[in-house]
Amino acid sequence: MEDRLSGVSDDARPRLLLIDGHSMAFRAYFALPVDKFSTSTGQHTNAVHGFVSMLANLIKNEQPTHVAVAFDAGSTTFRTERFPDYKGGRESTPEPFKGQVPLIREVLDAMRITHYERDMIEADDILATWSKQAGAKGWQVLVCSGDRDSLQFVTPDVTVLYPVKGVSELARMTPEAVEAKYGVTPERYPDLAALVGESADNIPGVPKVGPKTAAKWLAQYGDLDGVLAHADEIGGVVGQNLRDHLDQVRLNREINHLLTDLDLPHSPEDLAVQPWDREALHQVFDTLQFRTLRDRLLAMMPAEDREDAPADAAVVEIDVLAPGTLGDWLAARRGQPIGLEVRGSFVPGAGDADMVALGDLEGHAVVLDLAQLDPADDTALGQWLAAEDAPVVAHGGKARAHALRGRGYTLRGVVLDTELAAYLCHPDQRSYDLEDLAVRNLHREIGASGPAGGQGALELDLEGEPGAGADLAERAAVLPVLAAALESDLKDRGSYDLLTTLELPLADVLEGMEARGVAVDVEMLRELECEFGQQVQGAAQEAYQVIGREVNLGSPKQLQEVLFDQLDMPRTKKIKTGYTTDAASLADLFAKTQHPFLEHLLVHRDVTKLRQTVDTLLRYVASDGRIHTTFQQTVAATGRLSSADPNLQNIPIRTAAGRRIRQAFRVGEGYETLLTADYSQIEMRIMAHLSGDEGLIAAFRSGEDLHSYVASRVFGVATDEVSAAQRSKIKAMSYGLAYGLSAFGLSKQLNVAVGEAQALMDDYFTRFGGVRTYLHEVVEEARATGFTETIRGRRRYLPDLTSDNRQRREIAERVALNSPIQGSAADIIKDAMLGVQRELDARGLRSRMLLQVHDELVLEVAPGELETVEELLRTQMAGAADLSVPLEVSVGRGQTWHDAGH
DNA sequence: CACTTAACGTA
DNA sequence: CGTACGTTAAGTGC
Repeated sequence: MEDRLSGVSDDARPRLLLIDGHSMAFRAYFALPVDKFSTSTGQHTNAVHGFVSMLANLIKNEQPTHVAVAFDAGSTTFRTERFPDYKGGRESTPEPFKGQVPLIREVLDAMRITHYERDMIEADDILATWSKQAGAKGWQVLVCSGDRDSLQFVTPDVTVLYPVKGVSELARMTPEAVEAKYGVTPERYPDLAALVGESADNIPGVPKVGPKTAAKWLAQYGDLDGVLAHADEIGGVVGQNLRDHLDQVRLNREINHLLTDLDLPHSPEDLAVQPWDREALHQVFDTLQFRTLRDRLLAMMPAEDREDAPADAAVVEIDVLAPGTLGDWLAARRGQPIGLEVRGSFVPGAGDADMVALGDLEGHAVVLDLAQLDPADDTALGQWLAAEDAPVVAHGGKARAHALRGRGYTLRGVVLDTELAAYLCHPDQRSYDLEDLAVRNLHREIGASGPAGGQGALELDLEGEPGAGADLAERAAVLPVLAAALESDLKDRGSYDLLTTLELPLADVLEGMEARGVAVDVEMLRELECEFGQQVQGAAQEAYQVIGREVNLGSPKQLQEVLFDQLDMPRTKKIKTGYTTDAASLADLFAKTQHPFLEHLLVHRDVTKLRQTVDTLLRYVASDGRIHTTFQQTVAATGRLSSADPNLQNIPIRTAAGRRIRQAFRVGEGYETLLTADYSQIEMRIMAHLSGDEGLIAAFRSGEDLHSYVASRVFGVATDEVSAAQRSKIKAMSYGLAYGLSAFGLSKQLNVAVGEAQALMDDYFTRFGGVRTYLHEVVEEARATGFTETIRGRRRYLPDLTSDNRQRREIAERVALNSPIQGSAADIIKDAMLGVQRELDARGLRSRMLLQVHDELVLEVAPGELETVEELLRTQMAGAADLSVPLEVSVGRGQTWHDAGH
C-alpha cells in the first residue's frame, strides 16, 4: 500500500492521518443544513455526509498510507472527574446529531478504517499518543481536529488540520503557522491556553488576558512556570487578575495537557489503509441514500484496492466466426450456460434488436450483427434462443426478450437471470446494474477499459459506434461467471428455489402480458380528457373568482400564500416547505371554515388528477390500439410487482368519475370478454394463517363477512347486530394491524380519541390474542435473524431492527410486520399466475392474461372459452397456496375493465 | 438540464 | 405516530 504515494508525493515516508471523530462530526453537523440531509426514513445525515465528504477529500488530497479515527467515549473523563465544570454548561447534544455517530462508524468500518475510543479518555489523548508514536518513527502525521488543544503536539513532522470554515476548509497548522497565529511555539500553546482559557470547554482564563498578552508573557518568562513564578512582577489590572487566578491557571494547564503515553491496542503500523469493503460500502450508502458521495468514493478507489486481482476469465476473447459457423460454436458448448446480451430497444410490444453477444464461462464471446447475419447463423441463433434445454444466462431477460421478439426470436431456457437473482439477494436496492453486480460479486470491472482496451474487437463494431461490440461481448461473457456467484449466494440464502420455480418462469409470463398489452377505447379516453379538461377550467375560474386573482392551483407554494397569508386560515400540518395543502388537510380546513375556495380547489385537484391520468394513458396507446405496461419484477422490496410506463396498477376505482376511466379499458378485437378475478382479503387470510389465531381462522372458515364477524366478537354483539360504524372501525383496524398501526394512528384515522382507539385495540387483542403474539414474534425473530421471510422463503433484510435510533428502529419494525404479509400475498398471486399460464397452455386455450394488480388478475377471454377459463382461474388462484384458511376468489366479467370489476 | 418535493392514484 | 409502489408539476439548484 505504501507504494501508492510514491507516485504522488516526493516524500516516501509513511503518512498517518488522524481524525478527531466527534469534533469533526460536530463541525460537519453545523456546517450543513439539517433539513437538507435526511433519508426517506427520517434519519438525519448531515453530519455523516459532511464527515465522509471531508474524509474523502483528505484521503484524496493527502494520500495517507495510514488512517485512524478516535472518538470520545462518553461525557465522563478523567478531566471531568478532576474538574467537574470541564466542558460543562454546553448545550445538550442536538437531537438530529444523535445517532449520526454510529452511522459514521459504519462508514468507517466499510472503509476498513480503524476507529477507537476508550472510557474516560478523550479522542485528543488517543490522537496525541498515536501522533507521538508515529512521530518517533519519523513518519509524517496529519491530525484533523477542531479542538485547539491538539495544537500542542504540532512538530515539524506533525501538522494539525484545523477547520476554519465548515469542514471543507482546513488550515494547515505547522509549527510556523501556530507561531504566526498565536505568537508561541506549539509546545507552549497549552501554556497560552491555560492563561487565556477556552470558552468552548468552559475553562475560564485570566480575565482580560487574551492570546496577545499571554504570548507576550510567555515570551518574556519562557514558559508558564516562568510566568507564574514572576506573577508578582506583572503590573496593572491583568497582573492582579493573574495573581487572583493562579490556581485556576495551574488547573487549566493540568487539564489541557494531553496524554501521549496511552497503551493502545493499535500501533501506528496497524493503521495502514486497507482495501475498502465495497459490499458494505454500498449497503451503508444505500441506507444513507448518498448517491453522489458513493460515486465520489468509488471513483477514487484506487485500482490496487480492489479486493482480488481480476480473475483470468476477465479477459474476453472475441471469436471471429466465419459465416455459417455459429451453430458449431454453440454446439461446442452444448449444455453449458451461455451469457446473452442484446442491444436494441426493449419497449414491450415494440422492441427491436440489432446486435447480440454470446459469452461462455471461459471468456469466449461472439458478437452478431443481426442486420447482416448469415441465414444459417440466423437459424442457429433462433433455434438456440428458443430451446428450453439450451441454458441461457441473461441480465434482465424479460426486457431482452422484448427486443428479440421484435426480430422474430423467442427467448427460452433462461436458467439464471442475474438481475432477478441480485434482487432476491438484496430486494431493497434501487438498481441492479450489471456493472455494479460484476464489481460487487466478482470484483471485476466491465466496460471500463474503453474501446482501446478491447482485444482486437474494434473491427467487429458497427460503423460509428466504436466499442459497442466489445462492450456487449464483455457483458455477455461476464454473465455465466456472475451467474455462478449469484447461484451460490442465493443457495446460501435459501432463495434459489424461489428464483427457479417462481421468478424466472414468471418473467416469461410477464413478458407475454406486456407484449400483448391491453386494448383501450381511444375515442372514449379523448372524450374523458376533454370533459375533465372543461371541469378543470370551470373549477379554476370559480376558485379565482372567490379569491379575486389567478394563481397556479397546482402549486403548493402559491396555495400556501392564498390560504395562510391572503385568507389567513388555520394552519395545517407542518411540512418542510411550510404547511401542507394535501387533500385531507384541505377537507379539514373546509369543515372549519366553509370557505368556498376550498371546495373549488378540491374539485380542481380531483379533476386535474383524472385528466392527467387520462392524458398519460393516451400518450401510451401503441399503434395496435393497446397499452403495453412494463411489470417491474425487481423493484418492490416485498416481492410485489410494480407497473410502469404507464402504471396500470393505480387506475382510479374509488370514485365514480375515476371508474369511468376503467370503462375505456376494453376487450380486444377477436376476444369475447374481459375476466377479472381477485382474492378477497388475502392479506388478512395470510395473517390468520401465519398467526394461527384460532378466532381469525374460525372467522374465515365460517364464511361470514370477515369484518362483521370480527366486530361481533370485539364488541360482544351478534354478527347481524354489528352496526356499519362498528364494522368499518374494525375493518380499519384489521388492515392497519398488518401495517404496524399504532393507537395514535388509528385514532387519527377513525377520528376518535386516542384512548378510545387504544381500548378498541385492547379489545381486539383480547379476542384475537394470536395476532398480537404473532406480530410480536415476527419482529423479534427478524431482529434475531436480520430478515423476515414469506411463505415462499422470500427474504427481506432489516438491519435497522437493531438500530440505536428509535425512529429508524420503529420504521424497521413496521416493515417487519408488513413484509411477510404483503410479500406472501405477492408470492401467492405469482404462483397463481404460473398455474393459470400453465393451464392455458396445457389446454391449448387462446385466452390470455393481461394485467396483475397485486390481488387481481385481468384476462382476455377468447370466444367459447369463458367457462373453462373461469374455472381454471378459480382453481389455480384458490389453489396457489395451502393455507389454514381458504383462499376466496371472486370473478367478474364484462366488456370493459369497469364492468368486469365488482 | 437534472434533481427533489408535494401530492395522489392503486393494493 | 400505517406498508408497498409510480407519475406528475412545480420548485430548486447546477
